[in-house]
Amino acid sequence: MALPKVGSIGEYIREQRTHAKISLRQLAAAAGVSNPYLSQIERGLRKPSAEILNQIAKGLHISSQALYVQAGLIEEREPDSDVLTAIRADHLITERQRQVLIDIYESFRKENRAGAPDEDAQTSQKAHPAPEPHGGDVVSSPNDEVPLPEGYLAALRPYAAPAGNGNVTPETKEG
Amino acid sequence: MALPKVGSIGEYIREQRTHAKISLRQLAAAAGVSNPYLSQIERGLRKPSAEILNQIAKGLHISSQALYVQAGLIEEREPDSDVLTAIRADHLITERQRQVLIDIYESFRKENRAGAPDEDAQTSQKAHPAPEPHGGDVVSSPNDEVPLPEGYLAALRPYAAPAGNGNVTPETKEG
DNA sequence: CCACGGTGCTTGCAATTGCAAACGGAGCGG
DNA sequence: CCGCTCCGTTTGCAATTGCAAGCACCGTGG
Repeated sequence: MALPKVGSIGEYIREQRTHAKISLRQLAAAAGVSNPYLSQIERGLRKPSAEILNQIAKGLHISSQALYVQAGLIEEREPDSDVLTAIRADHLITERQRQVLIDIYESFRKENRAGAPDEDAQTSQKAHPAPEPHGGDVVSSPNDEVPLPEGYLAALRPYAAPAGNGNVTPETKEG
Repeated sequence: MALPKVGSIGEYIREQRTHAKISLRQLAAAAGVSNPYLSQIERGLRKPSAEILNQIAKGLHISSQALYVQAGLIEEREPDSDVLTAIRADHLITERQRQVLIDIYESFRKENRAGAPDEDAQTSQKAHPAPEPHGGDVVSSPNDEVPLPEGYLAALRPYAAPAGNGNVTPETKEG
């Protein structure tokens, strides 16, 4: 197995590195690995251990999990959104509340898709700075400037918690 | 580095294995690794690569990330709630929408704390080892049976989605 | 022209991973 | 008692990781 399909991870690292405008040696130093080894990793000649992978991620200032996913070491979570899986996994809210959150989130997503089909928006926001070739900044949908008064939760109250004690106002804390 | 602090991960694996009532050889076969190697891993004599770790996780039917965390390869997320971190990390929604989701989620949490310290609703969902010393059990909250018509989102729309297309149909429930 | 610092890549080599084979015990049936 | 099967462990060994040293190349400037 001298030629595993780890090319993907190598390409990804190189991509991130050149994207961050740092040299191979710089990243190697930042990650605490040797330059030649990093070179081999980037060209898919070596399969780095998780420890090395973790250090490289740190050196690149990206999430370790992103690298693990690229390396095929962990299954990619729902490409749709981590938010949904997190909500589904949460056990601190009731099933009903869970459903509310999921529906709201999905409505937001749908809303954004309809408003701005440029579903990218993913470029920055993560750790890597990413100087985009296409100068288009994050194209904000027009409804991003919505006033959004703090009463939006009150509107939700009669539906979410009609049972006597269900007070959802974030201001009135009588607890 | 013949004796790194990987004892933790080894102990963890052995704990999980014995807890699952399977023999070392069985797990080795299920994970696709050799029995002696697994033995050495469990006793901290060897530091398994991420690939092996991943297969062991599969064999144990636990999340790979749980093992990576134990191995110190990734940092543990907020124990409080993955939902908040996931929402904050999401880049497919606008900042405003993010804030709405966070507020709603927190209001749910507060609501639950005030009404009843319910924290079950969802048994297992994560491979959660850690036999809890405090046996605090569960109590269903009364407001869990709330009707919650599907119009709850419409109330939110004038604030969150004034852009004409607020099409919110909760039919898409695959959870 | 040739030294100097920069880039990435190739070459041996120590150390490690990961495995096949073999080892000592424990339990069961003949 | 002996054979059989299971358990976890120990022992060499091929293959691999990861590195120090050195290579070829490029741009600058003394």
